Amino acid sequence: MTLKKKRVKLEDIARKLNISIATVSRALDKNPRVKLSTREKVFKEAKSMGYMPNQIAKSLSSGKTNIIGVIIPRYDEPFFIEVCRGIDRYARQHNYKILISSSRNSFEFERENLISFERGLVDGIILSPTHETETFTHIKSIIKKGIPVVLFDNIREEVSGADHVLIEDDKASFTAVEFLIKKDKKRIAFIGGIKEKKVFQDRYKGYLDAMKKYNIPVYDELILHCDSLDREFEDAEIREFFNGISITPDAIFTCTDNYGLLTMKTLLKAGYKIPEDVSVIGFGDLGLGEVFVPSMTCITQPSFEMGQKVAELLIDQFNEPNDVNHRKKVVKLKTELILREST
Amino acid sequence: MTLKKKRVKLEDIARKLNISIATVSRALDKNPRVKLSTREKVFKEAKSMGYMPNQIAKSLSSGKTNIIGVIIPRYDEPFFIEVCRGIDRYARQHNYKILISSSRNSFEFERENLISFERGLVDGIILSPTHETETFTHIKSIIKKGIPVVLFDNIREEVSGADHVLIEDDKASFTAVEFLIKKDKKRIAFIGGIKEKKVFQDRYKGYLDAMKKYNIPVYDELILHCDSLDREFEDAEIREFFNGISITPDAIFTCTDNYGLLTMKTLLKAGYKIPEDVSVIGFGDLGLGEVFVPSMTCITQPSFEMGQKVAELLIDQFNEPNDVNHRKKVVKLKTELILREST
DNA sequence: CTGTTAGCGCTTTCAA
DNA sequence: TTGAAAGCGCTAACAG
Repeated sequence: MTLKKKRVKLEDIARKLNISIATVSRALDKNPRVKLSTREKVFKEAKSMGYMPNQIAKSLSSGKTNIIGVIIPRYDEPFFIEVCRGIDRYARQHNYKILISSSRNSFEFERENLISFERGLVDGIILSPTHETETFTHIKSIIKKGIPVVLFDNIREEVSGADHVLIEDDKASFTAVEFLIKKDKKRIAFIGGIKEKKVFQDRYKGYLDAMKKYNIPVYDELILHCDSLDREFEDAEIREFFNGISITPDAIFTCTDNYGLLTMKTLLKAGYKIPEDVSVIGFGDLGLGEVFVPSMTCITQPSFEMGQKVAELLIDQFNEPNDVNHRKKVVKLKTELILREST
Repeated sequence: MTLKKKRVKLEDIARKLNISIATVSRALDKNPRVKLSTREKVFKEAKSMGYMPNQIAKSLSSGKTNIIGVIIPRYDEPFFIEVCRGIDRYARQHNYKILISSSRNSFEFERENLISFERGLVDGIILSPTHETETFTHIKSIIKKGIPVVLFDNIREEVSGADHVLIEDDKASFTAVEFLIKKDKKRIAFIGGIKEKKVFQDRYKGYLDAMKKYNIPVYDELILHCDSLDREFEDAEIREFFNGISITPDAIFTCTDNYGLLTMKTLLKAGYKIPEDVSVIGFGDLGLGEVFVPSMTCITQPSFEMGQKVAELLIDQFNEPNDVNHRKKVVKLKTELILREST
């Protein structure tokens, strides 16, 4: 029968070795002020007793948890997962763990998550605002308390005191649309996401800019801003869109991979040939576009790198003098247009 | 200029109100032993001073962190993300947070992660073993220390003291293959994953069982166990497989969605018609199969529910008397065959 | 080089 | 109904 044994703690080692707790602590820290022979004794004993430091006690007394809180709008979006992977990779290399929360596309949840992180569990926070997030007082209040914050992706407003990482959304879509125009496309449709999101606004802007620059007529009918926040409704929304238009586009620029794929699916089922009848471009390049037949031309987004960059900025803040108020770095990452079969 | 103000703590409230820390603590806990008027005073003051409880201090003194550690083999696998979503959902409803680590398909990382969780940061652990995991002493040792553990998905061996959640892998693939057989398919290929993984062994078994039951010849040539642990190599592996076979299959059962999609892609590019020339079935049903043209027939796996179940079992353990040794629940979740265009 | 001691912020007996 | 005080396990300043 196994009794749930009490955990071994510093005190146990100290008593066993007839030395003080402080010495044990220092020895395990490899503090040079401890005699080597003592250190060795301590390590040996610690090992043989199965000592495991108590992270919580450490955190309480040191004031550091070595945990980074991450708040993303949703889990089931490969982009966010990739960013989290990047964060995690960089964080681990610097001895941090990450605690991920989803705000489920809701401003209220975002606030709640932030508040729960304010309870001292994390050393700093990485956040990607939801489309609902219009005010930033919740974030500013966190910053004012001296908790480092880095924002990424969907940034509507500069938040003084927080670093930002984003991609060049407008330029990326400009490039994509310009490419279509140079392929002599004349009726270029645009399928974007929910209007409230800054990233989608920027991608729309890039589209309009390109159309304007080359004097291509923009047909309102060929513009769709999807409202769906849930994958399962996107399909229907896109199908309806194509049902409702009277002009047949010869190219379609879409603002996510999923929109692009659903567009291709709808068109293929309707009997169109891609790219012969119509070209399609997606945005994100998170795996699926390459598998689809035909494979999809895409804007690539350096998602993993974005995560790494975000983590780097945060960890830098940890080590900075706390000039809490005037710090503010904005990093814009480059994108690329990957040509595949759909154009 | 904003000085990084010190956090408000119980003591501050107590002093302000001229009462003891204990009373403040109890009041905030809504302990009925505190006079209502006192409680109200305390709440009011706490709010006005912007008090936030310190989670770390709470944890140290209560011995509970309300954090669940989750270890998965990889992040970039929709199945695991779905499970994590399920865990997260259930956990949050019960006031737990989750801390996710990836073992990156490595036994060593799995062990390291486990050890780091042993440092008191989490109240319990949920783990899905890697394909490399052959011995379970690292897990058993955790259990022996009294830390609740629940395993899911890829379980090779019953670990005494840990609950298990899995799906009926063999039955699922049996059903799928049987379905193909009843559609009069004679040359049914099998594309599985890395042989070391129990789930793939079971899916292979289901295939063999069905073939045997109906006396369908099994051609070794039509069997592939993919080795790739990384998405980017799977494509090449599957293409090579089809290049190398001399018998043309009339149906293909694959053990993941991705294998299924890559198979369809390869076949379509080679000029085959699906399902006229050949049927394809995938496994997992995590979104993409529905978008592909033709849409893919799949085994559905209740991933989200699996996560919820796993979390439920763990949280149940928290509340159980600690008969550490003899607990062991095994839950097997049902699957379903979803018919789509590829068969 | 080592020990003593005072916290870290909160919970929880025990006493009043 | 409230308070005093011990303690959760560890760190770090100070003393020796």
